[in-house]
Amino acid sequence: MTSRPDPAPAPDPAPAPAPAAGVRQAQKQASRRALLDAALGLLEQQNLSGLGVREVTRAAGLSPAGFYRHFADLAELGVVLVEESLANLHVMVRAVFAGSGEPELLIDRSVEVIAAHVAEHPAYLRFLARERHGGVKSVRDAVAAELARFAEELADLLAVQPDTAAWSAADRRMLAELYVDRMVSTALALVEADAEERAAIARTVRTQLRLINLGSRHWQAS
Amino acid sequence: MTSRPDPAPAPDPAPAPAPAAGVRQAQKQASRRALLDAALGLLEQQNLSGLGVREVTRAAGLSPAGFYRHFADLAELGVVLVEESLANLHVMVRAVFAGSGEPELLIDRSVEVIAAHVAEHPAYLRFLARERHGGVKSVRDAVAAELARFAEELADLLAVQPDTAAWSAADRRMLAELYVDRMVSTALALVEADAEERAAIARTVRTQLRLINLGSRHWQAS
DNA sequence: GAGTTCGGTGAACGAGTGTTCGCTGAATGC
DNA sequence: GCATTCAGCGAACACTCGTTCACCGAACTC
Repeated sequence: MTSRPDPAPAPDPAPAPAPAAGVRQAQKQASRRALLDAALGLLEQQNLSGLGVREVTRAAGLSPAGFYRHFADLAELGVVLVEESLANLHVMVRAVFAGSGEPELLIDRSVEVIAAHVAEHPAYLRFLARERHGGVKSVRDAVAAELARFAEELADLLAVQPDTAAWSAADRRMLAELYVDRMVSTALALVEADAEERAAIARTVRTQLRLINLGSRHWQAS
Repeated sequence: MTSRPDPAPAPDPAPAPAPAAGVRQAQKQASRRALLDAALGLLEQQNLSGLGVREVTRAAGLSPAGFYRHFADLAELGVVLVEESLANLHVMVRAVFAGSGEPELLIDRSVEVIAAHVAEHPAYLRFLARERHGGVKSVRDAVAAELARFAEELADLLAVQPDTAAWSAADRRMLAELYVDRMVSTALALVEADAEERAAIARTVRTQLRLINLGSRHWQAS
């Protein structure tokens, strides 16, 4: 309890989606959340493969044995964290594209949304950065799958965008992967930068995205 | 010894640079290499923060205490591995740009060189992927510093490239970072892909780099 | 109200850990 | 030849670790 710097401000405070009836269930969910939050906090300065069951239960205020009532593995817990980490991103990207279709505006808003997300959920993003190529295969695969879904979603959105509507599906997918990759890299760079570096990173990525957009406008003409 | 899948084909076989006179020195260097190679092998399936001193010395055929004759920390060993990992890349990028200046050709050759490098030194690249955002700060910083040097080098090369010679230094740096990031991501994707996926990844990245190049050709015109 | 379910506990298991210590013996400097 | 250096060793210290076990007691079912 003394080792946790952050009181784990339950990042998804909504108790609505699956409160499930029963005091029993609620208490179990609370313990589960405590484990997840404790792990997330510890993972800010550590790898998943360096994390220990005892360490997590200690931070969560459970006994070591209690862990196994919720997860078989730390890897299993890790996969859940991956899903939580990226769940919000999907609704965010849709929100960005919901407005106007001006590419320049889209770019600015995308960067703003990413910066805000990084500022709000740094722990989740740090975790993703660490485990995207980390030592636990199942977690790595979960991240890859989630990012692929993300690229797919963006490719679908590009299909209704004037500049890219006429492209082949493969080319749209290629462009979507380019954008996703740039944004992921940006998020990861932002998360371990201090305040002044962040402004520079945001400026750079805006320019880079504009350059990519410029390239895609001249694509078919080549 | 039984747990090492790879007999660690000393990636830098040159005994010339610093053989230093003396049997003593040579034996010490051999042990040091054994430690580095053993660690690199173990890190193919593990994080640096999950690695143990005893584990490394066991794989290297030393006693645990022997480790401390060479490194104070596993982190220190990790930093050395980072430097070795990226040392070759610098000479490679110069080799690519030494030839003709045709952008399309440069792109094709860059992708080829990366693919070849990944095929030849997968362990080093896997290690870089893991530790670029891993749990050990000193190693993370070493990777970041090395990649920054890399971007700087590329920016210098862009200064003598016809399309970008007239750009501002900041814009060239921006473009260099975009290229470096794309290539790093590609290398990391290649390293955990199987043979058929690799062809697809190479094709995609070629297209993406062409699109970026197209954008940079129209940049000043915007 | 009686009986069942089940999340959480504390103790215990064997195994593995980082690091330090004094020692050895071959390579060195003279 | 002799004294010195020092890479490597085995043993030991004092941990931490993952996982299992029987058990408790509050929440549930009926």
